[in-house]
Amino acid sequence: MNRKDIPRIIISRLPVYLRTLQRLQQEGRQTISSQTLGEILGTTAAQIRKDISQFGEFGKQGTGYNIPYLVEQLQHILHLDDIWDVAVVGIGDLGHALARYQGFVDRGFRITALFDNDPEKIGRQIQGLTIEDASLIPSRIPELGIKIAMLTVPVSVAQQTADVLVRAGVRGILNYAPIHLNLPEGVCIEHIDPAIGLQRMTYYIGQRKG
Amino acid sequence: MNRKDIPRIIISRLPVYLRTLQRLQQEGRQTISSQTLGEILGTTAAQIRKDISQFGEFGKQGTGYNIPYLVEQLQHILHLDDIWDVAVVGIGDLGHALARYQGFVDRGFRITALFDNDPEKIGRQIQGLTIEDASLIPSRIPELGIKIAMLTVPVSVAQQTADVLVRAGVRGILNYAPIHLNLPEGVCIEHIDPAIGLQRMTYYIGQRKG
DNA sequence: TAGATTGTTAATCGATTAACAATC
DNA sequence: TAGATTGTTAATCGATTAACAATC
Repeated sequence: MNRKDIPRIIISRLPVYLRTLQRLQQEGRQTISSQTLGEILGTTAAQIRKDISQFGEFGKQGTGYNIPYLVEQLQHILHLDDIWDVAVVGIGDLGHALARYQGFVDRGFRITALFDNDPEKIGRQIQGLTIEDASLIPSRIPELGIKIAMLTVPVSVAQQTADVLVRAGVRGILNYAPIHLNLPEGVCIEHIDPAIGLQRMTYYIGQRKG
Repeated sequence: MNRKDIPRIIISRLPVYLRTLQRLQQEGRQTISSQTLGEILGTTAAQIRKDISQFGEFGKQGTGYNIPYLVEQLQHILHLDDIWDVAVVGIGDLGHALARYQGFVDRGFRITALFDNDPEKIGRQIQGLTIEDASLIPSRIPELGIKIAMLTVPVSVAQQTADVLVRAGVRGILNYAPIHLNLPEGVCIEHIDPAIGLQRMTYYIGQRKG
């Protein structure tokens, strides 16, 4: 099971499956077929089976997939067995909202460090966590063993801040700054930009009238 | 130029091109080749040329693309000639942060309505905009001619709120609730979920040691 | 002109889908 | 057993890439 062999697009769908399966599990459901899961997710049964089968035989003919078991397997595949520590860098409105968000723990993440360079903000607390000076990133990130950061700084300093984070040992960055970051190979990057999402829709919605 | 003919994946890349071109334009740059743009974006020159050529001949052999002209063309293709009015539904921390965010106007959007169902929040102001009762969505959305909404409500009410929005005339929803929404054909939907982004990276980062 | 770069074609590569034997 | 559903194969479909004539 060489991880290199599995297409990136399949990996990108696994968290979506996991999210839905966890919800179904919380609702007390025990099993689900690829057919039904496909209907819930707006995708095809064949694709779900193909995706899951890359990692083993987790289903059972006639009954489908056992939900708690598949959740466990997906969590293991995605390395979510343990909770990951995450830093938030840039405590503006958005960084603040992320720091206060309660929904990460159930998904495998815990925010354990906050950084900003504004003296007004440094030392303040959010959810019991103290905002630290961004200049301490090079020492604090390795100290805390943090491998993942959410980047919510202005565009003007996003690339350089990302570089600092990578040098400090960060291996994955969830980038909220509306700019493409160029990072060394081996560093994972995901971009979140609401305006991009909106612009992907306006093409189809059309101008005023559609 | 039947819009149906253009692959969705190409459309999804145009806003990313536009974002970078607008930044280069602000920096005063006049022209760019597909080669250079590809390097900035971490993609290939061939793909950029192929994508752009779906809509016309916007480049010039020997010199590349005129940036202001290409920006204008992309804006037109994506129906960003005029500013779109957008509603934010659910004014928690995240909705609040979106309402205060200054970066939308330059990208073609303006937040013109805020909704929540919490009596504590209704009537309060953010950036000069009053939070309105969510029960008024069916009348206010058509009144204001709003076609796009950002949905930042809890998972438990996300689907039903989306249904209400669609019935009120919304044609595109940027969904921040961590659940897949099932909507009628013709309604655009984009999902933003930071935990999904993080989980797409942990597969590659590996457990503790990589 | 010489060099650079586009738009496009054809070839390659990769992803999705349909179908079905296996089997719970 | 009969019905349901998986995992997988082969066929189809679609996207990316390489290459180059056209041309600025």
